[in-house]
Amino acid sequence: MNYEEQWNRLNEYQKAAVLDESPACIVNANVGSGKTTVLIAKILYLHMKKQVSIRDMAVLTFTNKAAGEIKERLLAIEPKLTEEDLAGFGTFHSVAMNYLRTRLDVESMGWTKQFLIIEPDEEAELALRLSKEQNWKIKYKNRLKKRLEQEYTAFRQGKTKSRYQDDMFLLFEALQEEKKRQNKMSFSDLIEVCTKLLNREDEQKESTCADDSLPKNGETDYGHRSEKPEWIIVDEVQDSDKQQMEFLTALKGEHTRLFAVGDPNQLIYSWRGSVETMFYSLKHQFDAKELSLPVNYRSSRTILEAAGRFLQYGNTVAGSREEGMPIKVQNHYDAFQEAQYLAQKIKELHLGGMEYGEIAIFYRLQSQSEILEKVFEREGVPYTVSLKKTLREIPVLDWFVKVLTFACNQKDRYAAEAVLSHPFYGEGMEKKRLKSFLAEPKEGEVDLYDRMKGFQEAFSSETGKDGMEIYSYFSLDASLHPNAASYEEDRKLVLDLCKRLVIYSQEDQKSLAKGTAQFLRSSALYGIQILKEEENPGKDQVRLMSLHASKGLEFTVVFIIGVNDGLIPLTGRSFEQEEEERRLFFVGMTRAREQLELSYYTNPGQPRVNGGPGRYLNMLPKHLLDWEGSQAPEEKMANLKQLRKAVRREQEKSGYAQSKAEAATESVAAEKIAPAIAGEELTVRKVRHPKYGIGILVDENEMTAEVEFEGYGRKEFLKAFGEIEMLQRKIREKKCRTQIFILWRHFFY
DNA sequence: CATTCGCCGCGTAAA
DNA sequence: GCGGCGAATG
Repeated sequence: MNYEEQWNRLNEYQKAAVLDESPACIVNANVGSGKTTVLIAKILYLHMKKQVSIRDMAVLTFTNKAAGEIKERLLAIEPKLTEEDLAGFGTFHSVAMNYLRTRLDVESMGWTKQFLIIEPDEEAELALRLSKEQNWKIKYKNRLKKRLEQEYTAFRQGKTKSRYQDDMFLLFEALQEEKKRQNKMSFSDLIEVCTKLLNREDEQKESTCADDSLPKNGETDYGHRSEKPEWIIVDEVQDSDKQQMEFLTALKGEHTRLFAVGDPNQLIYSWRGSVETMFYSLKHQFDAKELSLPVNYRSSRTILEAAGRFLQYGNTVAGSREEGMPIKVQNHYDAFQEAQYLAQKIKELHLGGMEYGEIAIFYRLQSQSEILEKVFEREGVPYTVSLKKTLREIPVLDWFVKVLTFACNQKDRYAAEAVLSHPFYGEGMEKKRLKSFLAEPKEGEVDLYDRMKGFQEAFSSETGKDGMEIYSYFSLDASLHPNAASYEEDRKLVLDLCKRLVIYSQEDQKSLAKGTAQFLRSSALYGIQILKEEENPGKDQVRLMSLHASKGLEFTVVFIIGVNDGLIPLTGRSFEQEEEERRLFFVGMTRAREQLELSYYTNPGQPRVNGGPGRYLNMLPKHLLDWEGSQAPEEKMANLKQLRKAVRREQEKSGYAQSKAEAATESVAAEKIAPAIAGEELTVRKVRHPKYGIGILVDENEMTAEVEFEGYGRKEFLKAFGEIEMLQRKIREKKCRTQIFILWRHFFY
């Protein structure tokens, strides 16, 4: 498709965004409104119609996948573009890296242009080593990686003490020095150093201009000089954190135009640092013009209307499609029963002509995928799980790497201890015996220990075949427990790593002993991406993923499983977290084009998860749902209780004529269902909502209020939102008569 | 060195 | 609402 064709397909909002040339512009892009299309059209427009060089653009994304997509679509139209032309296109990190490697004075900060990247696992390991060398007190070493990430921001901002009262901040300084010595930069170093150097350049330029009164475009050579881009274009801006925001500010020159696209309703990563108010602070900092892309092209009107219940109050998404099918709400006894149901249902869909790749299942926790995987495997439903694990996170490999570490470096007693004392893969020795053994290791006592000691010698000349020889050398079957459930998978993982060792050694023409030692020292170890299942994007497979991972994707049929309180939403500790859960559910629902099915368990079988339909299901408009029995039994009970109260009161006070039969049935029901309410005083609280009008408060707790509105049914609100106004006046019996009839009608409808 | 008490966080994940 | 870690006790 050429540029003109693409242009003609845009709607008026999209065209406005493409044409906008304000100094700063922020586009509020609704879900499914063609955000990426606009971004690409904008780049093409600037390039082809405005003669802006591709090299003068910085196009920033959060993931490599998004960056790749943009580059790919650009190359399809402009195949002549080289990698150098596209140096400004990429993730924040890769663009910062390119600036550091080509245009900035990194030497002044202690690195050289050939710096390498240090990955979080390797950095944590390095930190651990340093803290041992210096005898520093570091708490919670088992979550050191997380601590490094979390507390690094505080360190950069000049804080000097950790909240855990240990030597973390001494360690940070030593770590920075050590990274410079090794000429390595961490992910956050890339952005931090780049930001600092860009800012420093601006200062130098200013002072030079002032001293020599140079004309604005005076050509002066500072040795290192980076021209600011003409345009900065940012994707998914709602996900930026403070550091990325500072980078943006530093990268933006006086005449740089900024174009940022994002959706505040899809903010689901505030827990990893993105600033919740980013969208708005950006608008104010750069005095940005605000545009919007309101029209959703993806989902059916039913899906859109239901999902709309989870938008921040006041936001709306305009649909462009037909009504579509109702949203199915399905109850299952537990996750196992559900997995079997899904396997069956998906097979039926496939028989009906649906590709497996058009179907996705979303869940809140990674652990929920396991049961689906097992059942789908058995039932022959092809699937992929989108889950990348690092080596460290796979227990057997973490343990095996320690085996190799000690095998290559016998001074590392820490590694030997970890290997032998591992609760599952270790030797199962008593603590005392292990200690005395490690103090004076004797040959012939612990076989694995002897094997590790002999590794270097045994493989000093061998180049290796397929990795099996390493596996048998260590007699790993003894450690991996062939009868254990994890055995098959563990064995496969270990053999795979052994094979990589062989390949690595062969490539470097080294013996296995030397190759392994070098492999452990190199960052190759951390570079390995271990996929739980081989990802075959081309293959026709059902996609299983977390709600988070679903962002940015779309499918014809979507199942969101486990809409139970405590799972969706996950019980958070704050209102902000609850809001984020709502947005997460919104993101998940809006991935579906045609069909959406939501499920809940009667018996979730997990602590802190309630059985029965979650409150998010009750927030959905009933007329959009295909819910067996239309209401959950619990809800019927609650309704009935309220009704009993109201009706009884009415009858007593006003002498409302009622048939004896009716009265009899009702009193029986009342005795059975809610004997305690008989003598209760009736008070009805009214509530006002800007959209639904006046309603009756049905139920409330500290956080939420449930309200019944005529014509809309029941809605649940977070009190913290302030969307609903509690009318203080308590209404006595006579006045509430109308409302009682409304309640009555709704219940029997 | 063994026990006990109190605190932290659990889960989601990109570079 | 529990499990793991670390500091404090004898």
